[in-house]
Amino acid sequence: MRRSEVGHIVGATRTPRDRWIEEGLRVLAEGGLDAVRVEVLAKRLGVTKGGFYGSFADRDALLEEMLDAWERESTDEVIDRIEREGGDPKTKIHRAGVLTFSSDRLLPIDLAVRDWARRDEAVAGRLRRVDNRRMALLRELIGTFCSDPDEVEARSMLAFCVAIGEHFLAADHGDRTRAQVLARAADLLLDRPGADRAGADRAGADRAAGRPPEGP
Amino acid sequence: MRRSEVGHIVGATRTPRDRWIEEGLRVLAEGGLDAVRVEVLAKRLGVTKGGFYGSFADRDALLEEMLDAWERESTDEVIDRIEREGGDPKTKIHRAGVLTFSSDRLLPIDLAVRDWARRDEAVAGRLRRVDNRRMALLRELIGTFCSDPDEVEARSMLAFCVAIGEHFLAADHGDRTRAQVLARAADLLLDRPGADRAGADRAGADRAAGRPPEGP
DNA sequence: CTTTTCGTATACGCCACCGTATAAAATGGA
DNA sequence: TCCATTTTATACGGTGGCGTATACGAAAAG
Repeated sequence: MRRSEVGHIVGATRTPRDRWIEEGLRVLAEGGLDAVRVEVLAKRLGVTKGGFYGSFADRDALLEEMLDAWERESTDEVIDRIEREGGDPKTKIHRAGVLTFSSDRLLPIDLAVRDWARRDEAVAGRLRRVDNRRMALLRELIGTFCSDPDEVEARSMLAFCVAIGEHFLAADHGDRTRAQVLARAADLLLDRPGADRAGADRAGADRAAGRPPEGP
Repeated sequence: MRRSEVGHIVGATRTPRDRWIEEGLRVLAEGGLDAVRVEVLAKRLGVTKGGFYGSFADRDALLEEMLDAWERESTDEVIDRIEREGGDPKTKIHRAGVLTFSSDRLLPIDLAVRDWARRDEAVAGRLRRVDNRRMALLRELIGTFCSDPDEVEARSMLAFCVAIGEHFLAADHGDRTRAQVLARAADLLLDRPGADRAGADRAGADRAAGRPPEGP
């Protein structure tokens, strides 16, 4: 049974570690932690589990590496890219939001990890690292137009909670679409200069609300 | 192996349906959907699964009744009690929040159901009913001090998202405690008269600008 | 063209869980 | 007290998942 990669070296017939991890994250996103079964992944990759235990000690080892990959991908890679591409704080924060929460790939993984973290201390620790980096970014933007540090923290928390909570919330909004409500909420959080008021950048809120520009 | 209930009729030695449902919800709260196993519940109840299938057709029937119980308990019972005990809108909303989201019993069930709903349409439907009733309550309060309906909706959404999202968020807040940040966030959402802004109808502009329905 | 190496297929024992069948209590009533 | 109903314990077959052992086969090395 032959299989060949398209890129790179020709003869590679293996199923490298990365494939297992990648497929593991895909299944985690679709079905949650308990759906990640060695034999399920094997079937989806078109092989049997025979080779799995050559690359991983056991299922837990895979889960660990899945978390490594997720953590790297949702912090370092996002942040590196944001820093590299530059721009003003508002642009950066917007790009971070898009890269993380408008991604069909990262978003469902993120949500699954959050549920996982509620029952696993180690996962909770990783999530805390990731969330802290994201919160730092939010504080940075919001601090540019809001001077009270306590209010910056509160607004950052609200923004983060809505970015996540939105996907766990099932309510309707009458005539309005969810996107409209979110846009208005973003206005409240990001464009209202609190006490000192000012012209406010409206487009920024639109972006932060998660328009789908789907970057390069 | 004898066992007797304290309340009600004396001789009852059974393990009534309610016990299975109750224990099922407890396990759901602790370990998520996949932890709800018939034999696990039996062991926790100190019996074997023998009697289970006299009360329920199968595991799915139990899950269904667990959802019934949860739905009833987190809407009707909460709302009845709130209406019965009266008070001004702000008091009501606060009591609703406490009854639902500060309860060691209901909160973890709620979170587990939310994750469940992401993978089961029927559960998502139930959750929508529940969330819509809760949102209605939020609109009612916020509408008492905020006149712009779009802003009422946005604030309600923010309040709800933070009530849920808070429990999925792992970030720290420096010197501050989570409770302090939440209190400040509640101020922003619920205690700020939203000073009837000159800016007028923002959402109208959004709609005119042609926001895509079904947002990100 | 061998030989080594490595991923893989296959088969195995083990355990957890489902749902069924049946027999042994225990209860409530006659 | 004794019977009928209800509830439970126990045993069973089936499925799916884990991790191991072993043999096959294709690539890369000699």
